[in-house]
Parts: sequence; structure tokens; C-alpha cells
Amino acid sequence: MRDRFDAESTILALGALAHENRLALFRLLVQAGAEGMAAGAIAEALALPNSSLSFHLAHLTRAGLISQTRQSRSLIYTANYAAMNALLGYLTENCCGGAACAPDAQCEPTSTTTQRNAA
Amino acid sequence: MRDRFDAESTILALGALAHENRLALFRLLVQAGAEGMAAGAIAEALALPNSSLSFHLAHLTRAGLISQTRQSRSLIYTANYAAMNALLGYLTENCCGGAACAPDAQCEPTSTTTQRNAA
DNA sequence: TTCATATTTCGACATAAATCGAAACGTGAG
DNA sequence: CTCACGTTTCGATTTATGTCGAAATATGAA
Repeated sequence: MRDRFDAESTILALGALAHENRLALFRLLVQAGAEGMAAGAIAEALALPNSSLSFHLAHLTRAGLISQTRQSRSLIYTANYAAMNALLGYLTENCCGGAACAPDAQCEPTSTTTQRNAA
Repeated sequence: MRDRFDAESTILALGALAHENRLALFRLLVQAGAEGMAAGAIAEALALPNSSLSFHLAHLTRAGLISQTRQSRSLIYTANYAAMNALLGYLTENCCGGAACAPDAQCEPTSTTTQRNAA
């Protein structure tokens, strides 16, 4: 994943997060850390019908904020911290005058297992 | 302006910024600093019809990201740095696991005149 | 192969967002 | 008062987004 966003990627990411269910979904995946969560577990946690959830997952994926890996029958989704950092980077650099802003907000997964974020 | 955002304000602000014209508009106002810009000047800079611009200005205002003051016949719009900081604060605190994030991105207007941001 | 499970895609619908000309509004000048 | 100016609101239209059941796809088990 690229670690800098341009205006277009930024709009895509902002739009992806600018929705009640998707913001909650992304936060859930952030909490879940590097292990991620299966679609079914997410649907249950957020009390969403599978088809609706799938729609939102696709939206966040398109924006590069989350990614997918298959684990047997389940599809595991994980938050993409690099993309989140890129988004914050763009906002602080381009929407705060560039001047008096904190250089870069840097975020890392609260990794609980052995796997690390290979984005 | 409140200096912490909750999920709802965050969604509103994200949605406001998640649009080509509005992101450009907000950036323009950030560059303009504390002096702000008149609606007409913005319309010209962004090459937008007045009515379209007005729609976007209202959207950003509703989200608390910009504010309005009258100066004779003109309406002057200025970026609301406090709101931007609140947004960044929410994102770093709630969407980065809270843990390994930079404490708070803090942004200040690149004030060129004597007035300061009284938000 | 046949079946159950996990998840996505499709289709139909409802709702919200964006666009922009024309008309209305507020403000100051003559 | 009347007029010009800067800006917003209105109205009509187009386009995009969100929702969710039902059907389709992919994986693994028996």
C-alpha cells in the first residue's frame, strides 16, 4: 500500500469512512488488530444483514482502508494502518496549512498474534 | 467550537470533506488563513457557479469546518482550525487503536493579519 | 458427489447528494 | 427611493448511495 495519498485517494478514503456503519466497521477492525475478523463475525457484531455488510466491506476495500484474506471458508478482513496513516498524513499536510501541524500521525496495529502488517 | 468530536460529528465532517470541490474549497480557505475569502472570490478561484458553491459552503458550515462573517456586502468564509483538529483527534484516538498514535495533530492558522482564531 | 457453511453478487427499490439557472434577499451607493 | 452588487434560496433534474432478500459462488466435510 502506498504511504502517501493524493487528493483523489483522500476523497475516496474520507467518503468510505463518512458513514455510520463503515466508521463503526473500521473501528471494529482496528480494535481487532492484526488478526482481523471474519465477515460473519463482523455482521453479528454490527447487527447488519450479510448483504449490507458485504457492500460496506467492498467500499472500504475499494478505498484501500481494509484488506481481505481467505482462511478456509471464511474471509478475514483487517484494517490497513498504512492507509489510515496516509490519510492522516494528507489531512495534516494539506488541510492544516502545512505549517504548524504535527509532522505525521503514525499508527501501528495493536498486534496480539505473531503475524505483522505486511501491507 | 467544541474541540472534541463524537462519532456523529466525525461522520458529518468526513462527509463534508469527501468531495472534490469541497476538499479543494476547504484547502483554499486554509491557505487563505484567518482573513478568509469572500464567496465570490472562492467561486472564481474554483470556477464554480455561485449556486453550486453556495451549496458546498453550506455543507461545510453545517459540518462546522468553516464559518461565515459578513463584511458589508460580502460574506467572508474562514476555515475552522479547531474543528479540523477535533476531527484529526477523533481519527487518531478512535481509528488507530488509540495506542501507538501521535497524541494529537495540532494545527494553527497561518495568520497574516492581527485577528486570531476566536473559535 | 452431495450437502452444509461462509460470503458475495444481483436486482429492485428508496433515499440522499450534486448541479445550475432563475428568482429572491440583504446591503450599501447615488 | 431606486438601483446595482454579492450572495443565497428555490425548483427541477440527474446521478449516486444505501438497503436487503434471494440467488449464485466458493470452500470444505461426509
